[in-house]
This record gives sequence, structure tokens and C-alpha cells, in this order.
Amino acid sequence: MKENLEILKAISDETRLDILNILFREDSYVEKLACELSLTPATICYHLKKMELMGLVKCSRSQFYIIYSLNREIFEKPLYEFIRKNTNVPGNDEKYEKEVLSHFFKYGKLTQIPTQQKKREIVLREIAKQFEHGKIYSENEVNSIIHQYHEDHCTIRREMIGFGMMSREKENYWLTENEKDNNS
Amino acid sequence: MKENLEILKAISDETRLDILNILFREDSYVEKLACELSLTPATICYHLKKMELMGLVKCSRSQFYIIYSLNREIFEKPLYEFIRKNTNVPGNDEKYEKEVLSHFFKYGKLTQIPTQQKKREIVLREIAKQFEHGKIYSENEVNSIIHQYHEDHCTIRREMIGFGMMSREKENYWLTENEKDNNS
DNA sequence: ATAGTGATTAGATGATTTTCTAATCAATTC
DNA sequence: GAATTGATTAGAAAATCATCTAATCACTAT
Repeated sequence: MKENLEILKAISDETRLDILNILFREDSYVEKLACELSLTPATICYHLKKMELMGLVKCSRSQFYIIYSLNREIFEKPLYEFIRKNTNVPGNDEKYEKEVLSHFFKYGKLTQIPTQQKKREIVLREIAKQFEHGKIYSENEVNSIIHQYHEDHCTIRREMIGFGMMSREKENYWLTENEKDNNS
Repeated sequence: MKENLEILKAISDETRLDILNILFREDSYVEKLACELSLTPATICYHLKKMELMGLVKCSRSQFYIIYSLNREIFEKPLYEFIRKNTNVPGNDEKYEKEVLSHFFKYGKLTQIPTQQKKREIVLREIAKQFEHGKIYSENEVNSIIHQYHEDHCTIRREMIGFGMMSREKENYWLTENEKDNNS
């Protein structure tokens, strides 16, 4: 909802808070509000119209005056309803990962092993994609695949096991099974 | 509470809503947020600090990163709690009345009888202050007192009875009793 | 109809706020 | 302790917003 932002903005102003507080007490009209708040009718009108557009107040004519009153239901809602979006912004995390990957991979090579855990995990997970699920690799095969990306295949191999991406028994290596979801 | 305004302002911004939405999902940190929202870390920091100052988010260091998270209690409160002031603005209505009076009275004379009910009532109530409570006046006395303010004492006398400020029986006039409160 | 009055709109001005770049601070790793 | 990296601050530019004056609109009453 883009509208949430507009509703919040329609509230977040000193003058408009003053107006709302008066309207909580009693209905009122432009000229009276202008007088009570020491502002011109034009200014009050500007604020009331803004709030009316967002459904915070409503108005109706009564003899000479146009009486403004609150739409009170709105103010009962909890704050988070005005914040949370129903549209799931897709791929926000992926965007971050792409940024990290493009920073550490240049021309198909890993320029350095990231120091920070979170970035290292992203990079290692990218390399792990070169291995097939279910297939068993010898240590030499593992090393040579990793070597395409970086010279220090030992560190990387060890780290991949440390992060639980890869499993090992004696000389045999394979992708850990429950890691499948992260590599698709 | 002046603070209410600051809290609302700390929420009412597109970027800050985006940040809050991400933090509803999971805790995060400056650089990651900057990347996801395609803004610079400086900008994200600016927004986070603003929200932290208002108690919307909190932060704690964890290894390399400073992790930001929500103060979730705040977002459960209904909207009106962020609007209503506990300080009763005193004398707002009086201010309006003063404005009306100074518009219709010039040099101690009533320049014209207002057309609108609300204003006419204010003006008449002002003139009624010249009469003593409990005292009984003849029609001539009433007329001459009113005449100090305006030539058309008949209309004004009639209107004061119409509004219930003054009572009449035959030739005798007196201030209506339950009007006392309004004239102090 | 016409005059009077409250409400609204248009346009201009000044204030506030968001954003960036560049520099600095603070914590971590080698 | 030197270098790296994430967070913060300062200062400037650009965008947004509140307010006013003046003109117009819409309704009421004579």
C-alpha cells in the first residue's frame, strides 16, 4: 500500500495534530479553527483537505458553515497497520547477494576470501553450485573444481565443510542433503 | 506531548517505511539495508538514527555489524495515542470569541448585528453583561442600556429573549437565571 | 437578483527535510 | 599496530512542504 505513507504524512504535522485534537473534542469549521490556531483560513483549509483526501476527516454543510468531523474508526487501528506492506517486495535478499558476489568475483575468479562470515557464506555457496547433488567426489576432484575459482582450495574446502554445505567421510566428499533448497 | 509529533514524523517517510518493513521480517544492518534499498549507507544511517532517537528501533553490535531491530511494543498501540495531547489547550474558545467581538465592536459601539447565529449569540451575550443578575428592569431601562451599543435596541432586546438570555413578564425584564455561568 | 460571508484555489515564498559525497570514527583481523 | 571495513558525521544541493495573499467559488438572506 502506497497509501499508508500518505495517511501517515497527513497526520505528521504540528498544525494537523492541533486540528485533530480539537476535532477529538468537538466538530468545528474552517474559520473557527483558523481563529483558535492563529492561522489563516486558507492554511486550515489546505490541511483539512489533505486529511479529508486520506479519509481522516469528513465534512458536511450546515447553514453558513462547513462542519468538519473525525472518521474515528481509523484512529482505533494499531500503528503497524499503517506501516506494513501487503506487497512482498521480492528478491531483496538476492539483490544483496548479487552485490556481494559481483564484488568478490572478477572475470570468473574469486579475488579474495571474504573475512566476514555472512559474505564468506554467500561466496562459498556460489562455488558449491558447481557440485552435483548425490554425487561423490574424491579430494582431488573437489580441489580441482574449487581451484577454478581460487588458488587456496584447501581453505575453501575446509570452510565449506565448516559451514555444513559439504560432508566428508575419509576420502569421500558430497554435498550435504538438506542444503538442496539454498542452491536452486 | 510534543514528542508524538516527532514519533509520527520519524515514521512518515517512504525510505523509513521500507526500512521498518524489512525489520518486521528480520533484524538487519546498515550496509545490507543500503544495498537492498539502493541507497548509500550514510542515508540509511541518517534514517535509522532518527528512528532510534524516537525509540522505534534499537541496535547492538555483533561482530562486524551493528544489528538494528524493532521496538515492537510501540507498533501495537492504536493510532490515537500518537495524536492526543494531554495538555488541555486553555482558552481556545475564548480566543475565537474575542476575535468576533473585536470585529463587531468598534470604539465601544456595535457596528452591526451579525447575521450568523453563532456570532450573534456571542455579541448579545457580551451586551447582556451590562445587566445585573436578579435585578428587574423596565422596558425603558433595558432599551437605554442596549442603546449605548446600538440604535436598534428593539431587535437586540427581542433577540436576547429569543436566545433565552433574558426573561420577560409584562413590562418586567430580568436576566435568565441559568445563564449565570456564561457571563462570569 | 444582489450583497454578504465562509470555503476553496492559485501562485509565491521561506522553511524543512532527504540525499549525496567526503571525511572521520570504531572495531576487527592479520 | 597497521590495514580493513562497517558506521557515523558534516556540509552542500535538491526536493518537498507549510504558509501567506489575493482571487474565486458556493451558499444564504434580504
